[in-house]
Order: sequence, then C-alpha cells, then structure tokens
Amino acid sequence: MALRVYNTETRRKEEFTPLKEGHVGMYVCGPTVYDNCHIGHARSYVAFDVIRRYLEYKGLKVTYVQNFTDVDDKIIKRALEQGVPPLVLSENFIQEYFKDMDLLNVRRASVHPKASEMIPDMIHVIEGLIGSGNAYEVEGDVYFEVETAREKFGTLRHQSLEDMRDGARVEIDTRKRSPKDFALWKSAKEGEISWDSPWGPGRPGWHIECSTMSTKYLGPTLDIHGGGMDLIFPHHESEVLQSECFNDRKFARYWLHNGFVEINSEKMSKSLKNFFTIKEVLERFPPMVIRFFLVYTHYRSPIDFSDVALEEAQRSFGRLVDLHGALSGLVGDVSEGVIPDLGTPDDEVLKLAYELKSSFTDAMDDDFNTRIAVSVLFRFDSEVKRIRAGGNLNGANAYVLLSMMDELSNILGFEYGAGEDDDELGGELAGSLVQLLIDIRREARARKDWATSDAIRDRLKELGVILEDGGETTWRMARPGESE
RNA sequence: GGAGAGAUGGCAGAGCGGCUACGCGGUCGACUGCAGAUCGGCUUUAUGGGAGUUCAAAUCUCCCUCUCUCCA
Repeated sequence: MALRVYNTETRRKEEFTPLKEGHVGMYVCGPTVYDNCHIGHARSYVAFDVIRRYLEYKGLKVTYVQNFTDVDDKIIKRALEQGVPPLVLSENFIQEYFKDMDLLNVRRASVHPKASEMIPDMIHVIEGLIGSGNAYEVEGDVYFEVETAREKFGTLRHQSLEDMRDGARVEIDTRKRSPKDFALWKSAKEGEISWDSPWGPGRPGWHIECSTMSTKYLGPTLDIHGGGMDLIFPHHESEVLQSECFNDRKFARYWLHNGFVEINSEKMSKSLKNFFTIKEVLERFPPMVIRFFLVYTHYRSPIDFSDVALEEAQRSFGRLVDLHGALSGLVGDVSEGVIPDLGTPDDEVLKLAYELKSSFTDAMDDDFNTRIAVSVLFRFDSEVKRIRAGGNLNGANAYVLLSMMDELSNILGFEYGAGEDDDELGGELAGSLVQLLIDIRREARARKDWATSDAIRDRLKELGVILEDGGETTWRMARPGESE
C-alpha cells in the first residue's frame, strides 16, 4: 500500500511521492532556545522523529533539517535578566535540548542550523526580497509587504487577506505600510546583540531563518514541512510568502502539523503558564513511558496531559516490556555471537509475524496512524499467549516474533531496555542478596511462617523490589509508584 | 467578526457507509496461605442533540449545542 499523508494545505490525505525519487527533503521547525523544552515540544519532535524513521524504513533517504532559533526577543530578554550573553544562554539550552531528546530516543536531524550562524545567508535573501519589490526598509527595519503577494496569502489557513482582523492580538505599528506586514530584519536597540547589514546593525526576524535554512539545505522546494499546529499562522504562512517570492517556486509540497498537548483541555504553552518541562516529567516517569504516551495518540489529535494519563501509559507500556522480556528469556543470549540452537520455527508463526508486519505498515501508511500501529504490538502479546497455551512457544518461534517485534518497535522508537533498572540495585552482589532473602523466605513459607514471609516481601517492596511467587519465586524492580 | 479542529463505552482513544478496534480500569471465577503474575467470563454492540439520504450511517448531507485553537 502506498503512503498517504494529510496535507494541511489541501486539507486531505494525499499519496506521498517525493520530488526526487527515493529521497525526501524534510524540514521541521525547532525550538527557540531561551528555556527548557516542555512536553508540547516533545510531542512535535517525537511525532516527526517517528515520521522520519518510517520514511527511512520504507527505504527512502531522508535529509532532515531542524533549526535552532538562537537569537530573538525572548532570548535577549532572558539573557539580560540573567546577565549572560544571549548566545551563551541559547547554547546552554541547545545542549539541554539534546539531552532531553536523547533520553526520549529522538534521533538527531541531518543538520541543526542555528540562526546566529546563518546571518549572511539571511541578509542575502532579504536583499533579494527588497530587489523583487516584496520588501521595504523603514528606519533600519525591513518588512515584507504582504500586499505584493496577496494571491499566496492564506493558502495554509484558507483565509483571505480581507478576513483578517488587524490588531486583534498585537498592537498596530504605524510605520508599516500595512499591519499585516512582518519583520525580516529588526534594527538593534542600544546595547543589544547585533550584526551589520545594509540597513544598519540589527538581527533577523523570526520567519526568515526557516526560509533561508530550508533553501540552503534542501533547495527551493522541499517535500515535507512540519511543525505544531500553532505555527501554521503566522510562521509557516510567512515562510511561504518569503520563500516563494525569493525562489519563485513552490515551497513545500506536503505540510504536516501535529496537534497540541493540552492540560484540562487547554493548550499547553509558556504564555498560559500551564506547562510541564520534559525534565520535570522525566523525574516522575521513565523516558520510554513518555514516548509511548506521545506515540499512543495519532499525531494530529490533541493529547490531554495528566499524571493519570501517564500512569495509564506506564501500565500499557509495561505490558510490552514484559512481553519483550519473556520472549528474550526464551530466545536466550544472542548478543555475543552465540547462536543458540533454537530449532526451526513453525510455518504458522512465520506467517503470523509477516501478517502482523503488514498490519503495522498498513496503519503507518495511513497518515502515520501510530495508535493502530501500537495496537499491532499488543497483538504480539495476545498471539504469544495463544501460542504458549497451545504449547508451541519454543525458542525458534519466540525468536521469530521477537525479531519482528523489535523491527516494528524501532520504527516507533521504542526500546525495552532489558535490565537497565536492575543496575540501580547495585549489580550482582545486590542480586545475590535478594536471592538470599528469597531462600530464607522459602524456608519460612515451608514452615507456614506467613508473618516472616510477608515481612520479607513487604520490606523488599519498600526498597523497590517486587517478589512474585510462582513455581519459583522471582523478583523484579518495582515500577515507579508501585512500591509506595 | 472570520477561519480551523473536535464531541465515540467507567477512562482513554481508533475506525470515517455494512465486519462487537486496541489499551487502561472495574468486577466475578480459576490458580495462590495471602498478594502479584497468568488464564477465562462480565462491564462492552458506545458513537453530543435533531432531521434527512441509504436496503444499511459513528461514518454522507443539513440544522443546533458545546469545547479547543488561530487572526502579524
């Protein structure tokens, strides 16, 4: 089945075909680095990370560009408050951004250009726009004149120039020819960070960096332009105007926008002060649970963020972790070149694995329907139970299912991190100590000394170790919240 | 004032003309000294309200109500 994606510009799902066969140029708007990123940012970057991974899975070569806005009003203001140079502040948050994204298993883009390093390129584009009559200078500022490209206006938001209400949100600047005109270059105030330009010292406007960077790294026309829905206007529309007037070519062929993360049905945002940073949430939940939470909803739908929802995600994801652990246990160690003799898998199981794979890719082909894709991973669980009930879950069959599960999980960026939690306990010695207590407890249980037996189990639970009696007593680390 | 997205079982969330999604929770039973894990049953034929099209609508059309988002 062919990949179909929902294009904001046409408001429908379209078959995706890259401009250059086998190669995709993709641009996603990155953060303005004046603070740590919140969960709303994480959603966008995780969503496009999954999209990028899936395109690559389908055999396409993806050039993925994501910018850092490291010069702007908010950064200058924050830097002034903290008494540090703006570029030092922004560089610090760029590093924090990468730390957060690494934990969430968001892969690096092919290129991460910074606005501050693209100044000459931006000046070149602004000069071009003045030359073509699309922009004008006023007292050291340069504005894009929207009226000169009115037929390109509103293509993403489907609203004409006349439908706009001027000054609805921002005060009208009378120096501009029209309130709708937006800044390409802003003159510097006394003491502000600035770069020389034909219009005097200043800094670039926000929108121009994305037009400049995408043209530089991906050419005049890119395949996919992505970002949060809140960027559609004014940011993405301004990019269209700038880029198409400068290059005289179609700018982006497919516009993909992710939905908001909400709290109590309201958009999570810095301005509403109802946000949680990624770091705050990471203190309470493992990174993979956060990623699962974000991927378990289709990227265009809103997600309501709450501890209850995260806890639910944790339980759901836990099922996949348990399944992965169980299958790995059956397969044994294949990591160090040891190839265990697993025998031959059943035809039925091989067929099942490929059937699950095609259900998964069908879902992803339909505008990256990750919710359905995850439900296919849960089908591994129910199928494994069924096969086990039939007594056919041997090593070879487990290996087939485990390999396929890993292959598909990787598209969503899920990692099941075997044994990672165990390290917290302090390695082998601690493991032996737990085993010692289990042995003592076994003797107590043999004497029907339930008080001692339960005391050992309860005390270990307080320490974060969960004992589970089966044929043999086994132990595992408690999940967050479980030992309280 | 305009534009966009949405309203689905206890919660969460897919489907977008016929096939009781998936997940979480709750509950009953099996197994357990108990708990957990596991297995089976039930909750679960739900789609904001109203009209229409159709043999058939959560899915298409129209009207209404409510929510969120955006307007340099």
